[in-house]
Amino acid sequence: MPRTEEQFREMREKSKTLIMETALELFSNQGFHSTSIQKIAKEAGIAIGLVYNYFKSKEELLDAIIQNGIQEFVHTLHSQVQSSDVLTKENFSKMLTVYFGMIKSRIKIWRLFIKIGLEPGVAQVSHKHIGEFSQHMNVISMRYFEGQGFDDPKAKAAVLNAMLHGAFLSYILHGDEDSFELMKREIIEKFV
Amino acid sequence: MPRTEEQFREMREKSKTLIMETALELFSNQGFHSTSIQKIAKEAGIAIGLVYNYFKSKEELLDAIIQNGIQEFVHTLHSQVQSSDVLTKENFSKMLTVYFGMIKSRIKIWRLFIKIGLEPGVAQVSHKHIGEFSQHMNVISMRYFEGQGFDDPKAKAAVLNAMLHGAFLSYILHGDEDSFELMKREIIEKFV
Amino acid sequence: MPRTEEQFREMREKSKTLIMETALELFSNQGFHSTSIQKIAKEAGIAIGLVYNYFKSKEELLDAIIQNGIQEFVHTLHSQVQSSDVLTKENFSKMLTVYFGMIKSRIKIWRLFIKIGLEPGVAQVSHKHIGEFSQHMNVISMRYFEGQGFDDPKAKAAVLNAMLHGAFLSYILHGDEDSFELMKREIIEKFV
Amino acid sequence: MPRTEEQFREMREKSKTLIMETALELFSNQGFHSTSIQKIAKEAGIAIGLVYNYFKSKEELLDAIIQNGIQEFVHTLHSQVQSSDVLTKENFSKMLTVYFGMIKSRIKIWRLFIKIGLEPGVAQVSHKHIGEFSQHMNVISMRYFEGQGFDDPKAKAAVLNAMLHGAFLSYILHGDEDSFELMKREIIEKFV
DNA sequence: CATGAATGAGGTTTCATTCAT
DNA sequence: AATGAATGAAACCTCATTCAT
Repeated sequence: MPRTEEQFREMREKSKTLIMETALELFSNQGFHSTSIQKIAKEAGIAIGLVYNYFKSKEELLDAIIQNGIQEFVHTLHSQVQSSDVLTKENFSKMLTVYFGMIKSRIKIWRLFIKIGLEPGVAQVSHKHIGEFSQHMNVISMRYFEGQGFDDPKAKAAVLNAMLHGAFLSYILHGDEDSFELMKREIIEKFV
Repeated sequence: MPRTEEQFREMREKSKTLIMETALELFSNQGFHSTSIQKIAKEAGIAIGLVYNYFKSKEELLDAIIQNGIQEFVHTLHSQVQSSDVLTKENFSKMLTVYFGMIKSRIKIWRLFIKIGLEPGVAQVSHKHIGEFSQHMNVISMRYFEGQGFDDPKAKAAVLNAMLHGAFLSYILHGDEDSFELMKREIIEKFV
Repeated sequence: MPRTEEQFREMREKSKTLIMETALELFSNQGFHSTSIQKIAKEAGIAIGLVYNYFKSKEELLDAIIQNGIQEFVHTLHSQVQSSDVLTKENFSKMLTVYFGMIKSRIKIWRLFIKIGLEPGVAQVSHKHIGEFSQHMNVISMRYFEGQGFDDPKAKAAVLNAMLHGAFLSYILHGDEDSFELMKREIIEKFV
Repeated sequence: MPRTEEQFREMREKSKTLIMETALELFSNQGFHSTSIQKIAKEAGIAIGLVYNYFKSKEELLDAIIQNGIQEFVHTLHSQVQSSDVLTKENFSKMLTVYFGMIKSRIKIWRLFIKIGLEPGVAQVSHKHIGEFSQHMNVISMRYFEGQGFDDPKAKAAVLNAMLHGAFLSYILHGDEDSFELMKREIIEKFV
């Protein structure tokens, strides 16, 4: 008797997740180009061919990981923050807190975001997704500053954006949690 | 009539510089792995072999570029700022201004710094140089904050570092000069 | 209530036929190497493993298709033409007509015959079958020419063979039914 | 001192020719798919990578071989036959003789023509070239039949085409030179 | 000093085949 | 009898590096 459809679905889900998690780990640490499919397969304890059962190419694997990361982030943000057209100070503060929390807890995917963001020629689909996502976050900030009556909301958003990038990049480069927390406080204090 | 030693030296210097500049351009735009020696040679209008006359390997070429960039930066800083054990406010302000100016005028090398900084496994020597340089800049800031009697100079230095990274990363990612200038003003105002 | 032996036999027959027909379609159109087992299974709407329940390997599947085609052809010829050691003019004419008719109605298997015939290194068993079959047809022609008192029957058989090949190949390459019919008339007129 | 441009040109020419000839030999005997680049390189006594110095892909190598074959054929035909808008009987007879001679002396490329002609999905560029060439030959025949006042020149051209294909295919499949010569005589007698 | 043809290890990808259910 | 996830050998292709001139 063959396995049931449900059993097959579970097997697929398990393998796909394993591949994506292993690949994220390696892409994030060693970079996309320095990570061979062979390395991924070995690390995951599977055969090379299995990767290609689930992803048409290495680039598509990367893209799936990036998309998944963005989706997870958006989902968490939505579930934690009361979404409204005009963000209140409390909501914005909450949002920034969640944002910092997500970076800390999912540092691997964020390091990957930055890496891909810096390499326009490679993985163009992923690159586009990250760009759109970054754009989206910027728009939210701007709307908040407008709603709160700040002067020159665009400039404020740009500065906020830069400070977030900075906090994040320092954290990634040096892994210094203290300065990360410092920046979080600085940012919330300054903009809320 | 054979060439003089001086003429040979000049030829060497010219070729070496041409290779390094072309490689920097390509490494910075397309990434280290996506840039083949063939591309560099073609772009520079020289033979592949010539690259190996001056650099033992692709990694060594990268390393030479990085070291050269750091040296140039240090040299400019030294020539523009009165070095002293206790930096004055004016000196520090000047230093930050020079720092921002150098990033803007030499964006390619800085993009490369960040890229390599994010990829610990690759180009280990370059990675080490960048780390040491970053460390060095941090020490200067800390000494300044100490000298000026700021409380918690280490934290201040961390925040400054993060803000510099942020200004810089935003500039690289979005090429937004306005927000770059904004951040410069923010930073100088805040720390001087 | 368990299935009867007869029911099982029918299921097997049905699956086997489905696989062979789907494979013939794809082998004939896209070539043996360009047709993967995955494609065949997908096209037939069955699981990959099922193919291997009936055929030990891809080559054996091809071989079964070829043998089946030859058998079908021989069987039709026998059932339509009065077999006798000395073929009459009428019988030979009938045979050629049937021959042309079979090519037209089963073009897929004939295209496959030609393709395999041209590739000695691959599918050696199939290749051998086709060779023997071709030989067999040649012997029949020769015997006919001998029986009819033609001079140099071997040469005549060779020319007939070439003309048949030509009519057939043109039909396959250009799908031109008109010239196919023309050649049929030419051949029958010339040799009967 | 580097080699002169002329020396380099010769080296390239030699290698390219060697690769194309070796590949033709193998493609023609074993088929395109059954011939790996590794086999070609080994047979030619060169490294795999060298093939890719001259041809972007395996398909492009095939295409170059096909185009080269067609060109050579057209060139020989032109150089041997007085070209004119209305072909005389003598010219046409000469053309057919040259045609048969070329097939015999360059059987490898012709076997390849037929193989590729039968496989529409693969090597589409080559396939197109062969189709156009075949078309071109057909047009020449038709014009001849028109010029000579034959009735139904299109049908005549189709039959001639089929007979040529047949002579050729038999020769390739069975290597029987005698029947090839027979067909040549038959065809010239019938159409001239 | 300078050239670029040649090398081959190592990467990505395909696909015939197996096997647990 | 039937399923399809998993395997891994072998294909195609890239590119850092060498070397004869």
